[in-house]
Amino acid sequence: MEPTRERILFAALKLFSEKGYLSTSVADILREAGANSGSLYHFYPTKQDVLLAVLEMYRDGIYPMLLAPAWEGVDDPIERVFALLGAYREMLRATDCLYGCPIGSIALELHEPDPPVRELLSVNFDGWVTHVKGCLDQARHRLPPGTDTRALAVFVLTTMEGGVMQSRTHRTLDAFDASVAGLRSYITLLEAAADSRAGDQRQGTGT
Amino acid sequence: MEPTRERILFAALKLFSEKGYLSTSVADILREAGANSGSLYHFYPTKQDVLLAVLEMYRDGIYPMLLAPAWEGVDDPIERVFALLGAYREMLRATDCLYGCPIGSIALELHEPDPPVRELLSVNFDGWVTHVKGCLDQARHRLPPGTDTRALAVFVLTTMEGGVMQSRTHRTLDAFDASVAGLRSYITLLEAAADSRAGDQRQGTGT
DNA sequence: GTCTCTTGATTGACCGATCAAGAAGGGGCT
DNA sequence: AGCCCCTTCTTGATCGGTCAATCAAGAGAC
Repeated sequence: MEPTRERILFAALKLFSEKGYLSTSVADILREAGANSGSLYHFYPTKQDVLLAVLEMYRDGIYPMLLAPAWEGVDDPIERVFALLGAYREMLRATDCLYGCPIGSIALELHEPDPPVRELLSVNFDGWVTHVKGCLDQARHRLPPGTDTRALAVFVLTTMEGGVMQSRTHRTLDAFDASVAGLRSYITLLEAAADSRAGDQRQGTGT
Repeated sequence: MEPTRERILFAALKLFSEKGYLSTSVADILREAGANSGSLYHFYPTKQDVLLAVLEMYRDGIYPMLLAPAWEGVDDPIERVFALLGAYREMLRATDCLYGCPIGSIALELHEPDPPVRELLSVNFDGWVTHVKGCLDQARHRLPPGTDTRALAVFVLTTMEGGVMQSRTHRTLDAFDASVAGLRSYITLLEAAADSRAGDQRQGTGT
Protein backbone atom coordinates (compact mmCIF):
# COMPACT_ATOMS: atom_id res chain seq x y z
CA MET A 1 0.00 0.00 0.00
CA GLU A 2 1.18 3.44 -0.86
CA PRO A 3 2.15 5.74 1.95
CA THR A 4 -0.72 7.44 3.70
CA ARG A 5 0.18 10.89 2.47
CA GLU A 6 -0.19 9.82 -1.15
CA ARG A 7 -3.36 7.86 -0.54
CA ILE A 8 -4.89 11.00 0.92
CA LEU A 9 -3.65 13.08 -1.99
CA PHE A 10 -4.99 10.73 -4.67
CA ALA A 11 -8.28 10.36 -2.83
CA ALA A 12 -8.66 14.14 -2.72
CA LEU A 13 -7.69 14.39 -6.38
CA LYS A 14 -10.37 11.93 -7.31
CA LEU A 15 -13.11 13.38 -5.13
CA PHE A 16 -12.41 17.02 -5.99
CA SER A 17 -12.75 16.23 -9.68
CA GLU A 18 -15.85 14.11 -9.13
CA LYS A 19 -17.79 16.18 -6.63
CA GLY A 20 -15.93 19.46 -6.49
CA TYR A 21 -14.01 20.97 -3.61
CA LEU A 22 -16.85 22.41 -1.55
CA SER A 23 -19.01 19.29 -1.84
CA THR A 24 -16.18 17.03 -0.73
CA SER A 25 -15.88 16.75 3.03
CA VAL A 26 -12.72 15.84 4.86
CA ALA A 27 -14.56 12.74 6.02
CA ASP A 28 -15.13 11.79 2.37
CA ILE A 29 -11.40 12.01 1.70
CA LEU A 30 -10.60 9.94 4.77
CA ARG A 31 -13.08 7.25 3.79
CA GLU A 32 -11.76 7.11 0.22
CA ALA A 33 -8.15 7.04 1.39
CA GLY A 34 -8.74 4.66 4.28
CA ALA A 35 -7.09 7.00 6.74
CA ASN A 36 -7.91 8.79 9.97
CA SER A 37 -8.38 12.47 10.42
CA GLY A 38 -5.27 12.77 12.55
CA SER A 39 -3.14 11.50 9.67
CA LEU A 40 -4.59 13.98 7.23
CA TYR A 41 -4.11 16.88 9.59
CA HIS A 42 -0.62 15.64 10.36
CA PHE A 43 0.38 16.19 6.71
CA TYR A 44 -1.94 19.06 5.82
CA PRO A 45 -2.86 21.74 8.37
CA THR A 46 -6.22 22.51 6.71
CA LYS A 47 -8.49 21.22 3.99
CA GLN A 48 -7.31 24.06 1.80
CA ASP A 49 -3.74 22.80 2.06
CA VAL A 50 -4.95 19.51 0.62
CA LEU A 51 -6.41 21.48 -2.27
CA LEU A 52 -3.11 23.27 -2.79
CA ALA A 53 -1.27 19.95 -2.93
CA VAL A 54 -3.81 18.64 -5.45
CA LEU A 55 -3.42 21.72 -7.61
CA GLU A 56 0.36 21.34 -7.51
CA MET A 57 -0.12 17.77 -8.64
CA TYR A 58 -2.24 18.89 -11.57
CA ARG A 59 0.32 21.52 -12.46
CA ASP A 60 3.15 18.99 -12.51
CA GLY A 61 1.01 16.43 -14.32
CA ILE A 62 -0.03 18.51 -17.30
CA TYR A 63 2.66 17.15 -19.55
CA PRO A 64 3.20 13.57 -18.32
CA MET A 65 -0.43 12.74 -17.53
CA LEU A 66 -2.32 14.75 -20.13
CA LEU A 67 -0.26 15.98 -23.07
CA ALA A 68 2.11 13.06 -23.54
CA PRO A 69 -0.67 10.47 -23.87
CA ALA A 70 -2.79 12.76 -26.05
CA TRP A 71 0.10 13.52 -28.38
CA GLU A 72 1.39 9.99 -28.78
CA GLY A 73 1.66 9.32 -32.48
CA VAL A 74 0.58 12.83 -33.40
CA ASP A 75 3.36 14.93 -34.88
CA ASP A 76 1.63 17.76 -36.67
CA PRO A 77 1.52 20.68 -34.21
CA ILE A 78 -1.97 21.82 -35.22
CA GLU A 79 -3.26 18.27 -34.96
CA ARG A 80 -1.74 18.10 -31.50
CA VAL A 81 -3.97 20.95 -30.43
CA PHE A 82 -7.02 19.05 -31.60
CA ALA A 83 -5.72 15.78 -30.19
CA LEU A 84 -5.63 17.53 -26.82
CA LEU A 85 -9.22 18.68 -27.26
CA GLY A 86 -10.03 15.14 -28.31
CA ALA A 87 -8.68 13.87 -25.00
CA TYR A 88 -11.13 16.11 -23.14
CA ARG A 89 -13.91 14.93 -25.42
CA GLU A 90 -13.05 11.37 -24.53
CA MET A 91 -13.16 12.19 -20.81
CA LEU A 92 -16.60 13.72 -21.25
CA ARG A 93 -17.81 10.77 -23.30
CA ALA A 94 -16.46 8.18 -20.88
CA THR A 95 -18.25 9.82 -17.95
CA ASP A 96 -21.56 10.62 -19.64
CA CYS A 97 -20.60 14.30 -19.67
CA LEU A 98 -20.26 14.39 -15.89
CA TYR A 99 -16.59 15.28 -15.44
CA GLY A 100 -14.81 17.92 -17.44
CA CYS A 101 -11.80 19.98 -16.50
CA PRO A 102 -11.25 19.92 -12.72
CA ILE A 103 -9.30 23.19 -12.79
CA GLY A 104 -12.18 24.99 -14.48
CA SER A 105 -14.68 23.56 -12.03
CA ILE A 106 -12.68 24.61 -9.01
CA ALA A 107 -11.98 28.02 -10.53
CA LEU A 108 -15.69 28.80 -10.84
CA GLU A 109 -16.67 27.08 -7.62
CA LEU A 110 -14.48 29.27 -5.44
CA HIS A 111 -15.65 32.81 -6.01
CA GLU A 112 -13.02 34.50 -3.90
CA PRO A 113 -10.28 31.96 -3.39
CA ASP A 114 -7.41 32.66 -1.06
CA PRO A 115 -4.46 34.10 -2.98
CA PRO A 116 -2.35 30.92 -2.99
CA VAL A 117 -5.25 28.92 -4.42
CA ARG A 118 -6.04 31.50 -7.08
CA GLU A 119 -2.37 31.64 -7.94
CA LEU A 120 -2.17 27.90 -8.51
CA LEU A 121 -5.32 27.87 -10.60
CA SER A 122 -3.79 30.65 -12.66
CA VAL A 123 -0.55 28.73 -13.03
CA ASN A 124 -2.42 25.64 -14.17
CA PHE A 125 -4.19 27.57 -16.91
CA ASP A 126 -0.92 29.22 -17.88
CA GLY A 127 0.90 25.93 -18.19
CA TRP A 128 -1.80 24.51 -20.44
CA VAL A 129 -1.86 27.65 -22.57
CA THR A 130 1.91 27.74 -22.85
CA HIS A 131 2.08 24.19 -24.14
CA VAL A 132 -0.59 24.94 -26.75
CA LYS A 133 1.26 28.11 -27.68
CA GLY A 134 4.29 25.89 -28.25
CA CYS A 135 2.34 23.93 -30.85
CA LEU A 136 1.12 27.08 -32.52
CA ASP A 137 4.63 28.50 -32.60
CA GLN A 138 5.81 25.35 -34.32
CA ALA A 139 3.11 25.96 -36.92
CA ARG A 140 3.82 29.66 -37.10
CA HIS A 141 4.74 29.53 -40.80
CA ARG A 142 1.28 28.14 -41.56
CA LEU A 143 -0.46 31.00 -39.75
CA PRO A 144 -0.77 34.60 -40.88
CA PRO A 145 2.36 36.59 -40.06
CA GLY A 146 2.04 38.55 -36.85
CA THR A 147 -0.41 36.06 -35.38
CA ASP A 148 -0.47 36.36 -31.57
CA THR A 149 0.02 32.71 -30.76
CA ARG A 150 -0.46 33.19 -27.02
CA ALA A 151 -3.81 34.87 -27.56
CA LEU A 152 -4.77 32.08 -29.92
CA ALA A 153 -3.72 29.48 -27.33
CA VAL A 154 -5.90 31.26 -24.76
CA PHE A 155 -8.74 31.01 -27.26
CA VAL A 156 -8.13 27.27 -27.53
CA LEU A 157 -8.46 26.92 -23.75
CA THR A 158 -11.57 29.08 -23.88
CA THR A 159 -13.04 26.75 -26.48
CA MET A 160 -12.31 23.71 -24.33
CA GLU A 161 -13.62 25.18 -21.07
CA GLY A 162 -16.72 26.74 -22.60
CA GLY A 163 -17.51 23.59 -24.51
CA VAL A 164 -17.04 21.40 -21.47
CA MET A 165 -19.27 23.64 -19.38
CA GLN A 166 -22.15 23.47 -21.83
CA SER A 167 -21.76 19.76 -22.54
CA ARG A 168 -21.80 18.98 -18.83
CA THR A 169 -24.91 21.08 -18.41
CA HIS A 170 -26.78 19.59 -21.35
CA ARG A 171 -25.36 16.11 -20.75
CA THR A 172 -24.63 15.94 -24.49
CA LEU A 173 -21.42 16.18 -26.47
CA ASP A 174 -23.10 18.47 -29.00
CA ALA A 175 -21.97 21.77 -27.51
CA PHE A 176 -18.39 20.55 -27.09
CA ASP A 177 -18.31 19.27 -30.65
CA ALA A 178 -19.83 22.46 -32.02
CA SER A 179 -17.22 24.52 -30.18
CA VAL A 180 -14.28 22.45 -31.35
CA ALA A 181 -15.71 22.49 -34.88
CA GLY A 182 -15.85 26.28 -34.69
CA LEU A 183 -12.24 26.43 -33.59
CA ARG A 184 -11.21 23.98 -36.31
CA SER A 185 -12.97 26.08 -38.92
CA TYR A 186 -11.28 29.22 -37.61
CA ILE A 187 -7.79 27.73 -37.69
CA THR A 188 -8.41 26.31 -41.14
CA LEU A 189 -9.38 29.79 -42.32
CA LEU A 190 -6.25 31.20 -40.71
CA GLU A 191 -4.12 28.66 -42.51
CA ALA A 192 -5.87 29.44 -45.79
CA ALA A 193 -5.35 33.15 -45.23
CA ALA A 194 -1.65 32.61 -44.52
CA ASP A 195 -1.39 30.42 -47.58
CA SER A 196 -3.07 32.84 -49.97
CA ARG A 197 -0.99 35.68 -48.63
CA ALA A 198 2.13 33.61 -49.22
CA GLY A 199 0.82 33.04 -52.76
CA ASP A 200 0.26 36.78 -53.14
CA GLN A 201 3.83 37.41 -52.05
CA ARG A 202 5.14 34.81 -54.46
CA GLN A 203 3.19 36.58 -57.18
CA GLY A 204 4.23 39.97 -55.87
CA THR A 205 0.65 41.12 -55.36
CA GLY A 206 0.60 41.17 -51.52
CA THR A 207 -0.69 44.27 -49.72
CA MET B 1 -40.98 47.72 1.06
CA GLU B 2 -41.45 44.98 -1.43
CA PRO B 3 -43.24 41.87 -0.36
CA THR B 4 -41.19 39.38 1.57
CA ARG B 5 -41.24 36.75 -1.13
CA GLU B 6 -39.55 39.10 -3.58
CA ARG B 7 -37.06 40.38 -1.04
CA ILE B 8 -35.99 36.80 -0.44
CA LEU B 9 -35.77 36.12 -4.16
CA PHE B 10 -33.67 39.18 -4.93
CA ALA B 11 -31.44 38.54 -1.94
CA ALA B 12 -30.84 35.00 -3.14
CA LEU B 13 -30.21 36.24 -6.67
CA LYS B 14 -27.58 38.63 -5.42
CA LEU B 15 -25.86 36.23 -3.07
CA PHE B 16 -25.84 33.28 -5.46
CA SER B 17 -24.10 35.38 -8.09
CA GLU B 18 -21.69 36.88 -5.57
CA LYS B 19 -20.74 33.83 -3.51
CA GLY B 20 -22.24 30.93 -5.40
CA TYR B 21 -25.01 28.59 -4.36
CA LEU B 22 -23.12 26.25 -2.06
CA SER B 23 -21.31 29.04 -0.23
CA THR B 24 -24.53 30.94 0.43
CA SER B 25 -26.34 29.77 3.55
CA VAL B 26 -30.04 30.18 4.14
CA ALA B 27 -29.08 32.43 7.04
CA ASP B 28 -27.18 34.65 4.59
CA ILE B 29 -30.28 35.01 2.45
CA LEU B 30 -32.43 35.82 5.47
CA ARG B 31 -30.01 38.46 6.70
CA GLU B 32 -29.76 40.06 3.26
CA ALA B 33 -33.55 40.00 2.80
CA GLY B 34 -34.38 41.03 6.35
CA ALA B 35 -36.66 38.06 6.85
CA ASN B 36 -37.07 35.11 9.17
CA SER B 37 -36.51 31.50 8.32
CA GLY B 38 -40.18 30.66 8.71
CA SER B 39 -41.06 33.13 5.96
CA LEU B 40 -38.55 31.68 3.56
CA TYR B 41 -39.72 28.14 4.19
CA HIS B 42 -43.32 29.30 3.90
CA PHE B 43 -42.69 30.28 0.28
CA TYR B 44 -39.98 27.78 -0.66
CA PRO B 45 -39.96 24.26 0.79
CA THR B 46 -36.18 23.90 0.48
CA LYS B 47 -33.09 25.92 -0.36
CA GLN B 48 -33.06 24.24 -3.76
CA ASP B 49 -36.51 25.63 -4.49
CA VAL B 50 -35.09 29.10 -3.93
CA LEU B 51 -32.43 28.26 -6.51
CA LEU B 52 -35.08 27.09 -8.95
CA ALA B 53 -36.97 30.36 -8.53
CA VAL B 54 -33.76 32.32 -9.11
CA LEU B 55 -32.98 30.33 -12.26
CA GLU B 56 -36.50 30.98 -13.54
CA MET B 57 -35.90 34.65 -12.91
CA TYR B 58 -32.70 34.55 -14.94
CA ARG B 59 -34.47 32.67 -17.72
CA ASP B 60 -37.22 35.26 -17.91
CA GLY B 61 -34.76 38.13 -17.60
CA ILE B 62 -32.44 37.23 -20.47
CA TYR B 63 -34.11 39.58 -22.90
CA PRO B 64 -35.39 42.46 -20.75
CA MET B 65 -32.46 42.63 -18.33
CA LEU B 66 -29.54 41.61 -20.50
CA LEU B 67 -30.14 41.74 -24.25
CA ALA B 68 -32.37 44.81 -24.49
CA PRO B 69 -29.90 47.10 -22.66
CA ALA B 70 -26.91 45.64 -24.50
CA TRP B 71 -28.56 46.06 -27.90
CA GLU B 72 -29.86 49.56 -27.40
CA GLY B 73 -28.68 51.63 -30.36
CA VAL B 74 -27.04 48.64 -32.02
CA ASP B 75 -28.81 47.50 -35.16
CA ASP B 76 -26.28 45.44 -37.05
CA PRO B 77 -26.91 41.80 -36.05
CA ILE B 78 -23.22 40.84 -35.93
CA GLU B 79 -22.44 43.91 -33.84
CA ARG B 80 -25.24 42.87 -31.49
CA VAL B 81 -23.39 39.64 -30.80
CA PHE B 82 -20.30 41.59 -29.82
CA ALA B 83 -22.33 44.17 -27.92
CA LEU B 84 -23.61 41.29 -25.81
CA LEU B 85 -20.06 40.10 -25.18
CA GLY B 86 -19.21 43.71 -24.39
CA ALA B 87 -21.87 43.72 -21.68
CA TYR B 88 -20.16 40.75 -20.01
CA ARG B 89 -16.83 42.47 -20.34
CA GLU B 90 -18.26 45.50 -18.58
CA MET B 91 -19.59 43.33 -15.76
CA LEU B 92 -16.14 41.80 -15.32
CA ARG B 93 -14.47 45.20 -15.43
CA ALA B 94 -16.88 46.77 -12.96
CA THR B 95 -16.29 44.00 -10.42
CA ASP B 96 -12.52 43.62 -10.84
CA CYS B 97 -13.08 40.32 -12.64
CA LEU B 98 -14.89 38.83 -9.65
CA TYR B 99 -18.36 38.17 -11.07
CA GLY B 100 -18.97 36.62 -14.43
CA CYS B 101 -21.93 34.62 -15.65
CA PRO B 102 -23.93 33.28 -12.70
CA ILE B 103 -25.41 30.46 -14.77
CA GLY B 104 -21.97 29.21 -15.72
CA SER B 105 -20.79 29.38 -12.13
CA ILE B 106 -23.73 27.43 -10.81
CA ALA B 107 -23.48 24.94 -13.66
CA LEU B 108 -19.91 24.02 -12.72
CA GLU B 109 -20.45 24.32 -8.99
CA LEU B 110 -23.14 21.63 -8.89
CA HIS B 111 -21.55 18.50 -10.29
CA GLU B 112 -24.65 16.35 -10.22
CA PRO B 113 -27.57 18.74 -9.89
CA ASP B 114 -31.06 17.44 -9.37
CA PRO B 115 -32.86 17.09 -12.70
CA PRO B 116 -35.05 20.20 -12.33
CA VAL B 117 -31.98 22.34 -11.61
CA ARG B 118 -29.98 20.89 -14.49
CA GLU B 119 -32.98 21.41 -16.73
CA LEU B 120 -33.24 25.09 -15.86
CA LEU B 121 -29.53 25.64 -16.34
CA SER B 122 -29.89 23.99 -19.72
CA VAL B 123 -32.86 26.19 -20.59
CA ASN B 124 -30.93 29.30 -19.62
CA PHE B 125 -28.06 28.40 -21.93
CA ASP B 126 -30.53 27.53 -24.67
CA GLY B 127 -32.34 30.84 -24.42
CA TRP B 128 -29.08 32.76 -24.67
CA VAL B 129 -27.92 30.68 -27.63
CA THR B 130 -31.24 31.00 -29.41
CA HIS B 131 -31.16 34.78 -29.20
CA VAL B 132 -27.62 34.86 -30.59
CA LYS B 133 -28.67 32.44 -33.31
CA GLY B 134 -31.40 34.95 -34.17
CA CYS B 135 -28.75 37.59 -34.81
CA LEU B 136 -26.69 35.21 -36.91
CA ASP B 137 -29.76 34.23 -38.92
CA GLN B 138 -30.39 37.89 -39.64
CA ALA B 139 -26.84 38.09 -40.95
CA ARG B 140 -27.10 34.80 -42.80
CA HIS B 141 -26.47 36.41 -46.19
CA ARG B 142 -23.12 37.67 -44.90
CA LEU B 143 -22.01 34.21 -43.81
CA PRO B 144 -20.98 31.28 -45.99
CA PRO B 145 -24.00 29.41 -47.32
CA GLY B 146 -24.87 26.38 -45.24
CA THR B 147 -23.42 27.89 -42.08
CA ASP B 148 -24.86 26.16 -39.00
CA THR B 149 -25.94 29.26 -37.12
CA ARG B 150 -26.94 27.35 -33.98
CA ALA B 151 -23.51 25.74 -33.76
CA LEU B 152 -21.95 29.14 -34.29
CA ALA B 153 -24.16 30.62 -31.54
CA VAL B 154 -23.06 27.83 -29.21
CA PHE B 155 -19.48 28.78 -30.07
CA VAL B 156 -20.24 32.39 -29.11
CA LEU B 157 -21.49 31.23 -25.69
CA THR B 158 -18.41 29.04 -25.39
CA THR B 159 -16.23 32.07 -26.06
CA MET B 160 -18.00 34.10 -23.41
CA GLU B 161 -17.98 31.41 -20.72
CA GLY B 162 -14.42 30.29 -21.36
CA GLY B 163 -13.20 33.86 -21.44
CA VAL B 164 -15.03 34.75 -18.24
CA MET B 165 -13.63 31.71 -16.47
CA GLN B 166 -10.05 32.56 -17.30
CA SER B 167 -10.42 36.27 -16.64
CA ARG B 168 -11.93 35.59 -13.23
CA THR B 169 -9.08 33.24 -12.44
CA HIS B 170 -6.33 35.58 -13.57
CA ARG B 171 -8.14 38.69 -12.33
CA THR B 172 -7.33 40.32 -15.66
CA LEU B 173 -9.46 41.10 -18.70
CA ASP B 174 -6.73 39.82 -21.00
CA ALA B 175 -8.06 36.31 -21.48
CA PHE B 176 -11.61 37.55 -22.09
CA ASP B 177 -10.37 40.10 -24.60
CA ALA B 178 -8.16 37.55 -26.35
CA SER B 179 -11.11 35.17 -26.63
CA VAL B 180 -13.49 37.77 -28.01
CA ALA B 181 -10.78 38.94 -30.40
CA GLY B 182 -10.41 35.38 -31.63
CA LEU B 183 -14.13 35.11 -32.21
CA ARG B 184 -14.17 38.47 -33.96
CA SER B 185 -11.35 37.40 -36.22
CA TYR B 186 -13.15 34.14 -37.00
CA ILE B 187 -16.41 35.83 -37.90
CA THR B 188 -14.60 38.41 -40.00
CA LEU B 189 -12.94 35.57 -41.91
CA LEU B 190 -16.34 33.90 -42.35
CA GLU B 191 -17.77 37.13 -43.75
CA ALA B 192 -14.78 37.49 -46.08
CA ALA B 193 -15.17 33.90 -47.23
CA ALA B 194 -18.88 34.43 -47.91
CA ASP B 195 -18.07 37.64 -49.74
CA SER B 196 -15.36 36.17 -51.98
CA ARG B 197 -17.56 33.20 -52.76
CA ALA B 198 -20.34 35.58 -53.75
CA GLY B 199 -17.78 37.34 -55.96
CA ASP B 200 -16.76 34.01 -57.43
CA GLN B 201 -20.36 33.25 -58.19
CA ARG B 202 -20.82 36.66 -59.77
CA GLN B 203 -17.80 35.86 -61.91
CA GLY B 204 -19.00 32.32 -62.47
CA THR B 205 -15.82 30.79 -61.00
CA GLY B 206 -17.29 29.38 -57.80
CA THR B 207 -16.63 25.72 -56.95
C1' DG C 1 14.69 6.94 23.58
C1' DT C 2 13.14 9.83 20.34
C1' DC C 3 11.08 11.17 16.28
C1' DT C 4 7.43 10.25 12.89
C1' DC C 5 3.14 8.83 12.11
C1' DT C 6 -1.59 6.86 13.51
C1' DT C 7 -5.72 6.26 16.14
C1' DG C 8 -10.43 7.82 16.88
C1' DA C 9 -13.13 10.24 20.20
C1' DT C 10 -14.32 14.88 20.71
C1' DT C 11 -15.16 19.91 20.00
C1' DG C 12 -17.84 23.99 18.84
C1' DA C 13 -19.66 26.17 14.94
C1' DC C 14 -22.81 26.17 11.42
C1' DC C 15 -25.94 23.94 8.35
C1' DG C 16 -30.83 23.27 6.36
C1' DA C 17 -35.12 22.56 8.07
C1' DT C 18 -39.13 22.47 11.57
C1' DC C 19 -42.71 24.09 14.37
C1' DA C 20 -45.93 26.11 17.60
C1' DA C 21 -47.57 30.42 18.45
C1' DG C 22 -49.23 34.65 17.02
C1' DA C 23 -50.11 38.87 13.89
C1' DA C 24 -52.58 40.78 9.91
C1' DG C 25 -56.13 41.14 6.68
C1' DG C 26 -60.54 40.42 4.50
C1' DG C 27 -65.25 38.50 3.78
C1' DG C 28 -69.58 37.30 5.53
C1' DC C 29 -72.77 37.48 9.29
C1' DT C 30 -76.04 39.84 12.40
C1' DA D 1 -71.17 49.18 12.22
C1' DG D 2 -69.32 45.57 15.00
C1' DC D 3 -67.92 40.94 15.41
C1' DC D 4 -66.03 36.51 14.17
C1' DC D 5 -63.50 33.27 11.62
C1' DC D 6 -60.38 31.60 8.51
C1' DT D 7 -56.63 32.02 5.57
C1' DT D 8 -52.14 33.95 4.85
C1' DC D 9 -47.99 35.22 6.47
C1' DT D 10 -44.43 36.15 10.36
C1' DT D 11 -41.79 35.24 14.40
C1' DG D 12 -37.73 33.13 16.36
C1' DA D 13 -36.46 29.35 19.21
C1' DT D 14 -35.07 24.88 18.27
C1' DC D 15 -33.82 20.40 16.07
C1' DG D 16 -30.59 16.73 14.54
C1' DG D 17 -26.88 16.37 11.54
C1' DT D 18 -22.54 17.47 9.47
C1' DC D 19 -18.66 20.26 9.07
C1' DA D 20 -13.50 21.31 9.63
C1' DA D 21 -10.37 20.91 13.03
C1' DT D 22 -8.20 19.27 17.66
C1' DC D 23 -5.86 16.44 20.81
C1' DA D 24 -4.17 13.08 24.03
C1' DA D 25 -2.58 8.70 23.70
C1' DG D 26 -0.18 5.14 21.52
C1' DA D 27 2.34 2.39 17.71
C1' DG D 28 6.50 1.67 14.91
C1' DA D 29 10.96 2.58 13.13
C1' DC D 30 15.73 3.58 13.65
